[in-house]
Amino acid sequence: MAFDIAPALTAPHRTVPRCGCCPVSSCPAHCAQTADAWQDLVSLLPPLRPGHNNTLMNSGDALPALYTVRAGCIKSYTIDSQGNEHVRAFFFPGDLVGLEALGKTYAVASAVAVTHSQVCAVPVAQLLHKLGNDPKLAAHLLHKTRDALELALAFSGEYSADQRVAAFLLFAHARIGSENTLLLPMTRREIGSYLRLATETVCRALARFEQKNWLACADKRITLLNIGALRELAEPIGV
Amino acid sequence: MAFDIAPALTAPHRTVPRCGCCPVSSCPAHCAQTADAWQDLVSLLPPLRPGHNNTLMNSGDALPALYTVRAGCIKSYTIDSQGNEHVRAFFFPGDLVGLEALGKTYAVASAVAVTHSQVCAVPVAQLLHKLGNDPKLAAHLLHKTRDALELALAFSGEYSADQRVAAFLLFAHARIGSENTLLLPMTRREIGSYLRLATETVCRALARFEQKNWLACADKRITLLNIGALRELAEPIGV
DNA sequence: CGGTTCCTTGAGAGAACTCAACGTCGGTGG
DNA sequence: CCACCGACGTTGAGTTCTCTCAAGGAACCG
Repeated sequence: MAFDIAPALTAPHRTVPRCGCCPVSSCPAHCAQTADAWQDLVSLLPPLRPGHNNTLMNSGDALPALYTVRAGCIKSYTIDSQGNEHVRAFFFPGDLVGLEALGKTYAVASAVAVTHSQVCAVPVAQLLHKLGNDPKLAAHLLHKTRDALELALAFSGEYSADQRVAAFLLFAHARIGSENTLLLPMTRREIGSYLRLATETVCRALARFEQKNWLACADKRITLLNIGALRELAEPIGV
Repeated sequence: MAFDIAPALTAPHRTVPRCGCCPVSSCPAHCAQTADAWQDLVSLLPPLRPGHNNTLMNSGDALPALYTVRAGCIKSYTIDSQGNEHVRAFFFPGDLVGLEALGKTYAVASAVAVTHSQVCAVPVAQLLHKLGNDPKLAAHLLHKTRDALELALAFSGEYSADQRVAAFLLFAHARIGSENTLLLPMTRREIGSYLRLATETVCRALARFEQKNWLACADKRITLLNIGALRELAEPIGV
């Protein structure tokens, strides 16, 4: 990701600029085919700080807008009756947050920033209205939803802890990694929740990989040393 | 499901009739809003027999058509490198098979009938083309995909075997059950594969429910005796 | 600095898995 | 008609993988 969020975070945000020339190449607003449609809909929000004080959407609330991620990382999650958080998805630049609730009355999950993030809001009512006139926009949304479905299905399989963690690393590397390093924005607990593993199990999987010299692990900075081995292990998941 | 598949199965199928008045209420062809669009696209296929000789789609192959289920039950699955089948989804009347590959070059999963089934084919190329002119069709497809995504996310959570099985029973009951009985079309092994549980674990969960008098289990015919208790157990999954 | 959260490692517990055996059912063919 | 076969369902016994509980160190922040 060549885009640097730092200037956006430090700059004052008195006005909310239009988001018509998004620097993130995978962002819909950047796409030549859909840029026109999005330009009228999308508005950049002030930088989003991590933590649950600043939720992007709330399970059960009405969902007035979808959100496109320009920079950073967003997670969506549900809270069960015992108060435990279940991470449902991570969203990286170019992803759309809230698709699983599009067209529903209420959001089915909550969402917050994992790290300092920058998102654009897309009003749902206007989006749904525009859908009718803009075939390319409809196709784009359909593809985004389909991709999310495919990812959810891939990770929902029956795999070992090591396979899950390997697949997650490869997935994150493909989205936000460079060459052979990967700076994980989320905590081990959040990874575990997403992969349905205890925090300690994630740690131990990483420790095993490190012992095999498949990677070097310095807190959240992961250096991938043997991507082939990880890929072979994670092959059944195929992310 | 009031629709009876028997006549369709026994009737000769020399011609491939149009599917303009689908008896399945959740089928787009049945829906007044989208019926016109579907009528031109959809064609009824000959009855589908269970078993892997008669696959509806094949992982890696081109996917020329989507399929709407009129009657019966379809499963989609992947085969890992060790030859193990992983069931990804069950499709009941009204469901669309192949959505997770729509717009992709190749199918990412295979699909076969679980029981004798009746499906309609929807040519992908024509569907995608028509999408541009028909906002309601686009919205309909988007909703179907969104529903599939929501279901996948719900079942992908971190839950106990009993919770999974309870949620699955309620899910199946909502789709193909009557009053308080449920005739499961699939085997315990297929349920286990879908829920990421061993066959024996599914059996034991059912045995535990039976012991608590929550249900009576006669092979594939399940009589639900305490839906409230099952629902309370499965609540976190919320299907 | 204290306090908090996160990461890591060890030890024990428990849930689900594997392996095995057996009964049932439906299809097939002698 | 019945013996045989394979697939399915069920139950028991032992194993294993992951979780829970616990503790200590590191990083971060007010």
